Amino acid sequence: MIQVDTFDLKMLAALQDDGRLTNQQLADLVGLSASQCSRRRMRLEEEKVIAGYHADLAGEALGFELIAFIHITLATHSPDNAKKFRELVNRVDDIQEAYSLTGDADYLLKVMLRDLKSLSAIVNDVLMPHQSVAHVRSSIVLDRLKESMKLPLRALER
Amino acid sequence: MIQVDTFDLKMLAALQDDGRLTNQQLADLVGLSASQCSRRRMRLEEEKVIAGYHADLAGEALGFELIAFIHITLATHSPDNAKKFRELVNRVDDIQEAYSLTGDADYLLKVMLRDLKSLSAIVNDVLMPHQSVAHVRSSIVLDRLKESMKLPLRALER
DNA sequence: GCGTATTTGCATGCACTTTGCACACCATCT
DNA sequence: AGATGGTGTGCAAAGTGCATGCAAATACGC
Repeated sequence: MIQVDTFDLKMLAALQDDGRLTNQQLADLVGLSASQCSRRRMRLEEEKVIAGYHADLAGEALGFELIAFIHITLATHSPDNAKKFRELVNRVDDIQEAYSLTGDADYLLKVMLRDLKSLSAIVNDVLMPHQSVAHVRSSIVLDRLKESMKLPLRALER
Repeated sequence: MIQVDTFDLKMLAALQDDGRLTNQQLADLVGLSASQCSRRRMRLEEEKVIAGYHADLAGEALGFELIAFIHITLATHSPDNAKKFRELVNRVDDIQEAYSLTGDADYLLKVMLRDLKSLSAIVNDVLMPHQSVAHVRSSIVLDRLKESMKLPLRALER
């Protein structure tokens, strides 16, 4: 685990909020000079504490109005099935996130789609017929209470 | 839904990948001049197609090694309970994402934590005792197969 | 076709970034 | 104490990127 001091934490928190902050703005926020922020930011990028910067697009504005979570149970727990399923997940780019889980479902997928027809297509035409998949249960998101995309860095402060 | 042409889509895709691209880099990627990219980017920001830019922090590097999904069922479906639960979710900043869902669980939470003890604390000390909550089921993430954070913009082309 | 509106590239002044450099601070060893 | 090396800092200057005005080019309506 990498050495990160209070200045770094402040910078990380600020950049989590606004990934395009200039070094000068950062400097004003954390109380260092711009050059120092530049250097520290480079260090954090190089050490991969900052994995990258991404524009956050408004899905609704672009017509992606439907988010759904899909719980998947595999047919059998053979390595072969797991591998095939992984390939499926990576091939379908409507699948935004995929996790393997403890508990009664094997995998949890998050998909972002334009309409119910697309969800139906994914579930009935792509997932259900796939040989590795035994069981599919999908839930549609009714409301997004919270979607912070931010780590609770406050937990790291001392 | 907002008017977005091919240039915009290319820019959005590029900025999804790297939110700190300069206008000049953007220009080279999409085939416009830098000034034009600047103007278009400003437009996309103003029209909230670009909701923001965020640094993507490496959770593991900072000690957040545990991701879990928590399914919640509310005690009763009163508006009062829903409101109380919302407040709870917003207060606890270990809860990164929260959705209300169709299907057999009412809510799905995503938490990012430092260890199992923290998960236990959230589940047993915060969620379970809360008056609005009837049932809690948590699943730990074993593997992250995919975590793209990117919209499949290709669906919008042509 | 002709006029209007929009989009484009270029040029420019301004702001931001990055680098070298000198200095301050701290720990360690003699 | 004093010397030594490492790290972190601000400042200044040179390089780089950004935003805006402007004129040319393109698209659009009638």
